[in-house]
Amino acid sequence: MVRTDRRGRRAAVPGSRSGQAQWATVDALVERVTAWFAHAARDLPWRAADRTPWGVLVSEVMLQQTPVVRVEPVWRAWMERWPTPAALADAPTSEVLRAWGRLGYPRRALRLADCARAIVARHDGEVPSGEEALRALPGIGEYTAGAVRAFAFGRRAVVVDTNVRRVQARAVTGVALPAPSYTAAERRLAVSLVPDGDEDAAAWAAASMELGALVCTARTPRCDRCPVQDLCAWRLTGFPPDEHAHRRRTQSWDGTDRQVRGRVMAALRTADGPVHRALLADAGPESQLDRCLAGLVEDGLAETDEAGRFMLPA
DNA sequence: AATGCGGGGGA
DNA sequence: TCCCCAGCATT
Repeated sequence: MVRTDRRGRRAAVPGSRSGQAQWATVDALVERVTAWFAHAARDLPWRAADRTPWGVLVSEVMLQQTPVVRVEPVWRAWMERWPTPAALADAPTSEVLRAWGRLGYPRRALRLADCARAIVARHDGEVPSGEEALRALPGIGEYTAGAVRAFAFGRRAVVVDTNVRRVQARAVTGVALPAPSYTAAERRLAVSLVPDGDEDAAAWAAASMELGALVCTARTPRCDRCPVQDLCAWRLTGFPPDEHAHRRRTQSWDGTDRQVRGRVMAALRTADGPVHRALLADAGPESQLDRCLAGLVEDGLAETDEAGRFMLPA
């Protein structure tokens, strides 16, 4: 397996005592995790042999900050209803938001519909495979573009999600958890770990994510079942504790705008028609409710009729 | 670099 | 209860 950085030189791998790259170790890491994936991979519908690039893209957007178990049933229903970008492009926003259900962050659903329309308009209804074309689509950032390239097209891509960040933080850097926010150093390390060929790179992307999801988990890692336990820098140094534990602040939930917005959206999703503001009073205090309603309208998640009632956009 | 943005299930 | 989950867009 060959691996070079952009300048054709060996890139330094943090965590190695000498500061020099330890390519034998990196190659073993990549090869073993990839081999492990071959038998340990979950049987997920968007990985099926008959998968489509559109199905992969839809799954990736749904999986942005939402666990697999909650996405799976919604994805199945969604793909049955809107099997192509063209189908979703024609769907009413209200139906899109209802189908999205309680996955959370409903703005993702709006962007996914916008994405479908952009694919129809710019790419003749076919999901593009190019990095730049993918990144230009609504709701598609660096991670999702790479994931679609790797998983839908089998192309080389740097795919760094929360799982990959944690796996490389432990196995290579030797720390309990990555920093709260994604750093340039992490990205450089991730780039240096990606094998050169399309097939190897795509396999590494899937395998490293899966290892983080099933074995190298945030809460209770199952090191006894880890294929790289003997070369894990975190384990070899005695499992040092999380350095920035003190900075991880549990984001409050009770009483937040997010909670109120969520309640309003839940009410609008289940309502048959326009809803009077008075019927939304349960969602939160008056001034907060007004602010949230205005925000939802601003975001395109809600509309008002001539009587000032609220509803999902047509 | 920091924020805002949902919701739920397991530890 | 707390914590985390296949992030993105905006500032």
